[in-house]
Amino acid sequence: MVTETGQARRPTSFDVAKKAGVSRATVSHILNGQGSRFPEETRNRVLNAASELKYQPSPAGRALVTGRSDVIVVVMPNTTFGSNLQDLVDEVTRLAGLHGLSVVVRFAGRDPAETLAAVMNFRPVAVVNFGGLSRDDQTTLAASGAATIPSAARDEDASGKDPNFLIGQRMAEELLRDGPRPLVFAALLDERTDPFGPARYAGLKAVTDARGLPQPARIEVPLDIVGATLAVDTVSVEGASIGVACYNDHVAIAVLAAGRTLGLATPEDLAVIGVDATEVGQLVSPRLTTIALDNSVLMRKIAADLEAVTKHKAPIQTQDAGREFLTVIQGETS
Amino acid sequence: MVTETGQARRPTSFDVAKKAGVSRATVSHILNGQGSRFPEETRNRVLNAASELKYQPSPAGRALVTGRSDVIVVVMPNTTFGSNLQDLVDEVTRLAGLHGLSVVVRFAGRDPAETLAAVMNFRPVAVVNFGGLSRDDQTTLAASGAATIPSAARDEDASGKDPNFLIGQRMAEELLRDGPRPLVFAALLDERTDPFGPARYAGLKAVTDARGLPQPARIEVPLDIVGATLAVDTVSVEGASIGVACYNDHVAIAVLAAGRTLGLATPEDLAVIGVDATEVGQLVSPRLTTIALDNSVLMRKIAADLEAVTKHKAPIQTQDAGREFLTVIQGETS
DNA sequence: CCCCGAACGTATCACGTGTCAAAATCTTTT
DNA sequence: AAAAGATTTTGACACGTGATACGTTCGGGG
Repeated sequence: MVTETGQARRPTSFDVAKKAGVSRATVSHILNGQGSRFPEETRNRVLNAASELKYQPSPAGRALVTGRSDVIVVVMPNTTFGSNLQDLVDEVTRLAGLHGLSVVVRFAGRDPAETLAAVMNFRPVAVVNFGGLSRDDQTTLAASGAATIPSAARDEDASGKDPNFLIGQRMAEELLRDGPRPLVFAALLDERTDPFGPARYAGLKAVTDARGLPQPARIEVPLDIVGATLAVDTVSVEGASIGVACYNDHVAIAVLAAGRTLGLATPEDLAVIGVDATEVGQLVSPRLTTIALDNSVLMRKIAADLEAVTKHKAPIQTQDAGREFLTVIQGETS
Repeated sequence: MVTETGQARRPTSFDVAKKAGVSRATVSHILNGQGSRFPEETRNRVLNAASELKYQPSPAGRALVTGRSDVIVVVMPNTTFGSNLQDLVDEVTRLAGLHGLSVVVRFAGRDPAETLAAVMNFRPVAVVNFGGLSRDDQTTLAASGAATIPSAARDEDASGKDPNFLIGQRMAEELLRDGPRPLVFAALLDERTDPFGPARYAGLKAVTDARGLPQPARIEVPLDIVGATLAVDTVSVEGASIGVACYNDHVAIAVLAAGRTLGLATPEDLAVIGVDATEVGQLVSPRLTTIALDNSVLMRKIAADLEAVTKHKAPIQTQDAGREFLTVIQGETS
């Protein structure tokens, strides 16, 4: 029953076995690392046959028998996707490739349950969570056999602090550098759909509390001039100066635009700080003061976790304990 | 051989069959639309059993037997990923969900062959190409049974023109609105890795040719102030005015920043136009003149193609023939 | 009464793989 | 030379599904 029409059938492990003159089981063993038990001569025969046939194991076949697909799902918040996260994804893809894994990117949609279901449907070997999966989701995932990476970096780093809390703290310190002033937290979105906002706000608040200042206000700043102006107008006080800690650089740019419209001088009346150190933020005038996040630390953590997961070992303790993962880029807006 | 430890086994179609008191084959038939042959009573019994057990067919099992996974791969250029594309991906995800398909996002990496291999490895039912897959890649994909979507929108729309060519034309027309001036095309990247650049440049050139102007220069503008200034300095002429058509809004912002550094007045000495109508572009000062792309047209095309693919019918001819898919947003930079 | 077709349901194969237990072969020891 | 051990190889099963082709039942027409 040969199908004359249509695309050529991909070679299977059976084809490799036939060409190498061994059984399919032998091929499978050798191609999956258990090959040390075989004499070099046999191993080479199989390896050569496989590469000559350009044999690629069927993902479906593997997934069916192992109950797990060779896939890593990267879950991203559907908030602005800066080049920051882009680079991170590229790097994860590269790393995963080293372990023979494919990477799938999934944006966390409006419905968290749907996102979780979609992720679980892939039966991934691991899930890289850049935001969008709650802690509950992670335990559900763990129960289904998929490790969440970075193992806890989004919740607490080596020093036991949530990185986003630290970001909030640093933003507050920077905004209060030249003396006390009321602080405002400028979010982009509804709090429920913002994975990082609450922790950052907490960081801000920790600083104002410590210094006996009133607790920061919170506004939602849409990325258009009219909406942003309205939002900023809510918190700007006649003749007084305020410091606005923004969700990211884009929000900061919106706040600055609003300030221009409202005739506020920067940084005197309106000090602004962003997060992400976007390229655009350094190209606008005035140049943005912003927080640069050191992805390399996070990336090393991810790499280590990934290594651990694929090797079925416990996550390695990273050595980045005291390392600063965030830097203030001093612009002209604070 | 019951595994006491570990997660609960997911229900299989066999479990559904048992609960409904029928055979597994019946379940398969009814759950795959071939159920019209069965009396309503049986059908309901199976359907209820399936929903009570929260039965989800195993993707691996399906993929193995059908030779195709219920997946749509969205290939994105690894250039800046604006909210533009983000929305598009969200919409594709929603649409695919309606057909019971999952969406996988893949960024086109440095190595096109590797990207293609990764995409083919998923054996997707269709591939949505937002840039990064060459025409050759598409035919390879087609040979493997995966349709490329939008079927030809990236190459020619209903009027037979490449959209990117049209974008180039419009940019030129806008920049030459107030009289002739030398034009420059500001790319972000190396031309080989830029999926849209060449066609846009061709659009520019078509206009300058038609008007008897010198052909546009081409510069690569990195997104930092020093690099951008160097690049712009290359093409700025003492006392004369130039018009710069940019790859996207971010590049336009970089060109503007360079112009400020070089002491060029905008739009008199340096007119700039971007593409994408980014939110940030409308928040900076001066407000960017830019080209807004109407995703709804592209999206309808994708939706139609998707429908066609899942229904195994030929792509429907969309009715958007004469519709403008791009709009100039008049800012303060041209 | 017999046969037939329609209606309904199911046994069975095929997909490609990983792995266990057992078989086959080779090597060493008694 | 036979037994015991070590090394190398393989047969066979399981994974969960879609679909083809085949059975079974039942009512009715010849």
